[in-house]
Amino acid sequence: MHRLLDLMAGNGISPNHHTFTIILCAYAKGGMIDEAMHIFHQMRQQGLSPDVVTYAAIDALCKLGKVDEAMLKFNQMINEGVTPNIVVFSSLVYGLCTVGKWEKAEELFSEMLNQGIHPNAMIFNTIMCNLCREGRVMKAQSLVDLMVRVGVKLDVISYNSLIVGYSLAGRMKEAMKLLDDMVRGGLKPDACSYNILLHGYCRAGRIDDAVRLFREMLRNEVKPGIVTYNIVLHGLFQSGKFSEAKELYLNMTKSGMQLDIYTYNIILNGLCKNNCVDEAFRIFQSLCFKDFQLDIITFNIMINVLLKSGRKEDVMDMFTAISAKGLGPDVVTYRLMIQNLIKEGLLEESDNLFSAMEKSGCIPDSFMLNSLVRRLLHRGDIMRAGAYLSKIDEMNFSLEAATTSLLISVFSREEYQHHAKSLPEKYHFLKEIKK
DNA sequence: TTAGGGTTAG
Repeated sequence: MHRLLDLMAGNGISPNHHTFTIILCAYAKGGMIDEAMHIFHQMRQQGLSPDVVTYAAIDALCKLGKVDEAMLKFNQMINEGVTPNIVVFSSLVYGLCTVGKWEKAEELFSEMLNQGIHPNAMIFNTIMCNLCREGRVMKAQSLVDLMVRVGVKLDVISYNSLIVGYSLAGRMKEAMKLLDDMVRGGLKPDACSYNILLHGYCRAGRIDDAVRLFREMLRNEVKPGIVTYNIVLHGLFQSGKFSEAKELYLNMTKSGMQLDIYTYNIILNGLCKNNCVDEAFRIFQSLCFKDFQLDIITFNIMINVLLKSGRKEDVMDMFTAISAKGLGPDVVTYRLMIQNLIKEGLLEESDNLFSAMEKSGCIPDSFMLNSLVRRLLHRGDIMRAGAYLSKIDEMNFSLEAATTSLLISVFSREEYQHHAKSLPEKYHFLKEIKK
């Protein structure tokens, strides 16, 4: 796109405000923030004043999670006397909510109201959706009251956001009631509404209710999509309904439906968990043969089951295949591989793989470090466990309950007393706790 | 000129 500008310059055409805006927005939309900023500065150099539209850059920054930078741009905008509109406020509120800066989001929202900008359903939805995802459904519900007070009508997405909140909290009765409320409010629940509820039932282990709702969805002429089928398929496997799950999978295949990576990961995992490793392996190979774009989750599912069934060579092939497919191992892959090395007693190799992981830029998570500490403590390798414990501290993670109780039992055993002293100081108080 | 909701691995 820069070349386009060069081309114009070469032909003696100077880009106007509109040209710059289109290019900037295209960059911003594609997440190419540096390029967008470059256009932003170029506009200024040419004496064109970036207006509200130009601040699509703010939106791009928010989407990338660079909310502080977005706020700087916002303040700069105010200082230059540009009046922000609801789009800018929405972008910032979205950015602030997603990084958990709730107070700042609330402050900005109030500021918007004070400026006499009337909120729309979308900005409410942005806040409610994030609250619900965080499990703060009651706070989201209080926003519904505010919506009613200021005369903003809830739309399908408002309801769906709330349904997410109640479903996540396992409050399926209230979630289902919202479906009725929608209809009463003159809205038609869409496939997403049903998907959220189906997932809620499956998560709660209520597969029969999920299947019932799925039938109701069909009766109400809401067309299920691949996501719907994936949710139900996963639910059937999770609740141990193996033959029903397989039957559904076969029907999906036969009906010519376009299966996606989720479907395959669900079926591979389902087969693996039900001792059908060979069948899973065959499907995996046929996907590779068809050049279907797999993801790291596919590999993790396969590596996990191959490790459990002791197929070491297949594991190594699988690990190598990850990069051959243009992917990279993630924290789960490394954890599985390292756990296995520890299990085999190949401790130096496990250290090496951990270093390789860090070198590759893959950051260990709390789950990984806790489980490595436990495995090492079980083996009586207190020194190595101590090194990972220090990492947990460095990264400000906490010990899981299982890790703490294992530490207590290590301290209580005579033969480990000496080594236990080498653990980080902050854990020495555990010596006082009796098993 | 811009913006919100649903699925998979440990």
